[in-house]
Amino acid sequence: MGEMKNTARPASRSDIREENERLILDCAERVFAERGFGGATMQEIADRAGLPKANLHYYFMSKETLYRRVVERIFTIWLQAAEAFETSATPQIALSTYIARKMELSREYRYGSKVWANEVMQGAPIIQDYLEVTLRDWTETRIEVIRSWVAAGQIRPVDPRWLLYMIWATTQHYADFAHQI
Amino acid sequence: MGEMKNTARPASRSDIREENERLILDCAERVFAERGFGGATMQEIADRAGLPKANLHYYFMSKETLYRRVVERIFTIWLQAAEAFETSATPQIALSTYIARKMELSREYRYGSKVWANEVMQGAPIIQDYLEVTLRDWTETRIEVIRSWVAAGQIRPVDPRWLLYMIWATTQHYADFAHQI
DNA sequence: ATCAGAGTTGACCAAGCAGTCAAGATTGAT
DNA sequence: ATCAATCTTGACTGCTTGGTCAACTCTGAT
Repeated sequence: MGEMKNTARPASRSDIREENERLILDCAERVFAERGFGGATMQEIADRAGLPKANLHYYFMSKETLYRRVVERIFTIWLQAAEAFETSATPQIALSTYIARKMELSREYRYGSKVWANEVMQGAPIIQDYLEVTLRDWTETRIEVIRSWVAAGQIRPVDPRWLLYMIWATTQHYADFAHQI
Repeated sequence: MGEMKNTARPASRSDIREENERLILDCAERVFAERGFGGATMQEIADRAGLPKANLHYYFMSKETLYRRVVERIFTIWLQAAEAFETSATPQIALSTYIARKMELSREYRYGSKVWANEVMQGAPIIQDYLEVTLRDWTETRIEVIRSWVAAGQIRPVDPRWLLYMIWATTQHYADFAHQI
């Protein structure tokens, strides 16, 4: 009933997959955030999406696959915030826009942020491999930029790694501990 | 074999309970930290303690009971770090000793710290009630102290709540993200 | 020596879990 | 109209889980 000018309609056949995957990912993100990987159940995710459980397994092979997709999604959004490092003229601008953007994202993708923080806190037991490649490359690039700033005398000499973690930790908290703060 | 001058021996009958409870709590703390509440299993805790699972249930009624005891234990240790607020002469000393002590504890009780952070991050689903009484009282007292400092012109005027959370968040991170940092 | 109460434990159970499957519904292309 | 591919779903399975229980051992007091 009422399928006319509504925003989200069935859409052309090929879109149905994309649409359902997004719905499932959204719900999964919330459930994983609230219950952790071990505590989350496929049934609860299915219920929240209003789909039968078997349907989840049609789109995602396993619980772990679904979890990985959730983490990878939030992670790529994360990375986009780091573009400031390349596009900014000065370190001051780069850092402040990066921090601002990241905090914005932490609020916007509150649940994803939780899932991510959780995973990292427990030593990234599930996405270890993914991290070791992608994150290391990313970090190395960033470190090079910071190092060049130091060399050019644009900022005080600090351990680039330390600076990055410091920024990351601070911004992260605004999202993670929202409940308390 | 070899039960003589070893450090930890069976001990007098009444100590056996205390000793086993501590052993179980220690192991539970690690497992809960590594797997989360949902992901942890009584079996793994039992294995790590070298006891049959049924024995855990002799000392702790349920998984939830055990979890609560773990959280409450780390929490009371946490609170002790805050004594600095009462015993210190000036705000500067109070804050710096508090921070120092808390970071020390974060390192010492690394696993408990993780469990605690996890619980809080997920909105304290299990220990809500406990928090609402104990933590609120604690926070209120601390806020009063900070407020009196502001009134006496000893520190710049800040929202006491904000200052507390800021300190808490910062120290917390050193423990939580040890894996990355 | 004996005995009550604390501590120990293997075997067991019902519930809930991730994952499977085969039968059916829907749809776009012909 | 028909047909193949995509999508949907209730019913199922094998396994793991938290929790129970009754039989057992151990120990300190009498």
